[in-house]
Amino acid sequence: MAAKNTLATDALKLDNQLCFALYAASRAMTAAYRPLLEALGLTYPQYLVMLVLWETGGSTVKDLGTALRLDSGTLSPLLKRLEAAGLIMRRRSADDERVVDVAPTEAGKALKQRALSIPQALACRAGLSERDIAALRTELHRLESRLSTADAP
Amino acid sequence: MAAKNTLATDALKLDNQLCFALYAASRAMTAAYRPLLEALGLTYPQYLVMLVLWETGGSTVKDLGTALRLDSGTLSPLLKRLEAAGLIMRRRSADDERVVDVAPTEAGKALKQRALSIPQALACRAGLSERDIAALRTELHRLESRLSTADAP
DNA sequence: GACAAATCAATTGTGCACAATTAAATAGTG
DNA sequence: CACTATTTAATTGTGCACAATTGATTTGTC
Repeated sequence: MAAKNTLATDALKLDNQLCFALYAASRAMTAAYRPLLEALGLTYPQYLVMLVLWETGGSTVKDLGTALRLDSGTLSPLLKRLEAAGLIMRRRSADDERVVDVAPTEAGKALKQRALSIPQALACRAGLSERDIAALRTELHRLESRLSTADAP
Repeated sequence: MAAKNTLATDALKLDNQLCFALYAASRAMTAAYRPLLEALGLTYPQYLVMLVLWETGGSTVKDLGTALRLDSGTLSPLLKRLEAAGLIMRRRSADDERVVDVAPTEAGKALKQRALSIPQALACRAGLSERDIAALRTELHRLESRLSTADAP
């Protein structure tokens, strides 16, 4: 019984927690991006939005939310700031007035050229090979997927 | 040249980014904890603070910040909320008036018993063995460590 | 065509993160 | 001792995250 309590207590130690390793690594990653993105005038979540828009050429608030796992409560003010910065345009869809289309402006598209070198710079900083990165990325995607599956209530 | 541009463009795709996998997995983890912690009246960062206090029996704002990689700008209001909830006590150290000591109250200590089952519940939800968890945790600690090393300016 | 249900974005409110500044206390140095 | 530099928390301000609500539009069903 004493042994069992010890085991359970060990499981509560901060450095034994996967959740904290994930939380700390994620914040360290964002912090590593910060100086590079600051040069582009972007925050990290804004950068993620621009990644989607560079890839798709244009999207909607809903589809951005699906891609980034963010809701309109987060995206609406963020997109307003990107619009104010002249990087994107927003307007209600003609087809369906509920939908808001989001597209990069010319300035927004042009910014992609200045972002091209960032992934390599970060990979270098992380000290990981292309192979290591791919492996870790796959494992994290699997973990996220498992954690996100809604349990039957 | 076209090939090189394509490679660089591929590196900017959202789902090829380690940073996004990390960001999404971390938020999914926090979301998975939320209903369990809500039952204890804690947010996720508050839970992390309590983990440290359960482990150490008491700490300081500075040492909490070191352990959790958070500064006083984040910790001060968070600790005020934990104090208001009756889970911790804060007071200036007698030895050094700059330092604020933080210790769990009896209610705060008692809460540990209700938290003991959480790590196992999450491990199950993540669908990972003890072994897998330890491996991923180690890799994330290494990644965080590499990302956090300040470059010579 | 009427109307109930569903979809989508925006808003409101709370709680982190983090930069920058402030203020108090201590440590270090001549 | 005087005086500067450092250490420590707290405060202020910005920008996410996310729950809950609101309001407009569309879809589905009769």
